[in-house]
Amino acid sequence: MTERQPDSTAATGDVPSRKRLGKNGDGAERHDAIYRSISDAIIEHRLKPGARLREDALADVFGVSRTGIRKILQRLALEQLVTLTPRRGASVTRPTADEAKDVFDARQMVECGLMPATARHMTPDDASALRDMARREREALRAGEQSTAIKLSAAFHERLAQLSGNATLAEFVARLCSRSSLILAVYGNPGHLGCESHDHDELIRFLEAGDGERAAAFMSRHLKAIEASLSIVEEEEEVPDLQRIFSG
Amino acid sequence: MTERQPDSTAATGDVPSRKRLGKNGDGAERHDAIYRSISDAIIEHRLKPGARLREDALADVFGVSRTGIRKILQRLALEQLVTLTPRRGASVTRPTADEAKDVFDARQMVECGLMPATARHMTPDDASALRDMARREREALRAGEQSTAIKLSAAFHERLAQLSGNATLAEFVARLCSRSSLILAVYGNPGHLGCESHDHDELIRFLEAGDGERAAAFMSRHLKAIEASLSIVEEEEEVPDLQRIFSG
DNA sequence: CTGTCGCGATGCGTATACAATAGCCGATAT
DNA sequence: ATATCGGCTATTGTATACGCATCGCGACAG
Repeated sequence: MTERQPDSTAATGDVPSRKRLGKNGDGAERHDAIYRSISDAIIEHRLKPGARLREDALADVFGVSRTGIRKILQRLALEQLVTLTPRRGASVTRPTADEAKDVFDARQMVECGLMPATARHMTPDDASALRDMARREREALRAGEQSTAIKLSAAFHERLAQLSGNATLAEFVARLCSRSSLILAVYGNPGHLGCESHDHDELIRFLEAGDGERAAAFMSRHLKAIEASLSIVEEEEEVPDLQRIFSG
Repeated sequence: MTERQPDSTAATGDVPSRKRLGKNGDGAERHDAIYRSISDAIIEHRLKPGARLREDALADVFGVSRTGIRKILQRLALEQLVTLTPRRGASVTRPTADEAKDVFDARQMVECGLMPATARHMTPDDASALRDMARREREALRAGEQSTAIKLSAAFHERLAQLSGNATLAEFVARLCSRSSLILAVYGNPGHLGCESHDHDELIRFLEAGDGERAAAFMSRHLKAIEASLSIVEEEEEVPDLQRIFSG
């Protein structure tokens, strides 16, 4: 690992050139960039649930040592995007049906509860920025770029929570959105993306009008619709219970 | 670091003797125990906000290398119990007034919102266990053991959230309770502990009766009372704005 | 006497090396 | 032919070593 990879376009494309990364300089920023690369890859379903993430491979790809990778992997594990099994390494988390229910219940409570505050704090600039995001999401969806659409949809919900002014809850919502993306990857029907095309625009309209109550009600329906579109079948993960299966 | 500290009573008192920690054995459990030791020390105000946590010192005290300590410190940082500044090391987080408001607003939303589900799921056993916790908390408070009382109070709220059945939200509440403990350490008035003596018993009564609505209302008042008991004065942390002060 | 520069020490950030474990494949015995 | 046992390899977990930044103190110049 003493030689540098001359091409830094290996992984996700946004590795910061090779700005004299001799020893330090942008160490922290670099790690953050790697974190975001992996996180994005998971959220965009470029890394599918169950995919193994070997430390050596990641260290090699990003040109840092395993130490840094481990740190990032642990952070991802704490956010429940990856699962760390004691001697088996890291893999992209495969949410269970129970977790999926918990996550969507939590989103119901928090995102809806945040709507009034968001409606209060929203400025015309915020509204137009949100509209732009919704538009880009629609375009991505139309162009068949699922990855982009998924990320934009999550970003939209995150932004909404940020506008409420409560940083703690906004961060929590961000976490829930990431996990929702994972849930969609496992239980979602292909082709039937989570958020309906014009739901987000409708939501913006309520918020713009300062009607937090109606926005909350709409958000509730919106989330229920997403959850209802999932096909949660539980996959029969555990021991197949041969007794029961072959009892005939 | 090759010799063992013969006295293991140095730090928090529950370092697990020196059970032949030759190389591995209970590595993961050990780290978890260390994590809990530090976490508890912070929550119980044995480590006060602003206290510096040097890696070498912790590594020495617990008899592991800095590597393990770093991992634990990062986990604590992600939970916002300690603050990691790039080259200055770790210190116990000192919450700002804004953060305090966010945390209590979040608790209002989530803890109150969880009450109906908790009321639905509560069994007589749960109720008696909760009563026991409340009793022990009262006793600790009466005996002047602030540390114990603080921890028990946080544990009570955490347990309530767990009973709701939503693991995701329960974990979030646990995090919020930890941070609340930190907030009490900074902004709380000495002697006037957060939770009033009999509030928790009252809450149990509502929940036992299955009256989630009333429990939520009571929880709301309860949290408001705690927040109101704080003296948030903002401490003038940032640059003291010498211009303004000496403008006369 | 004061302000600035330089030196030394402390402590974090990163990489590398070593050790242990779990899964896998092949060999052998029944 | 198959099942079981043993060794091997691959991969993680932990510790240690090294480099660099920052902070505090002292000396020297003005």
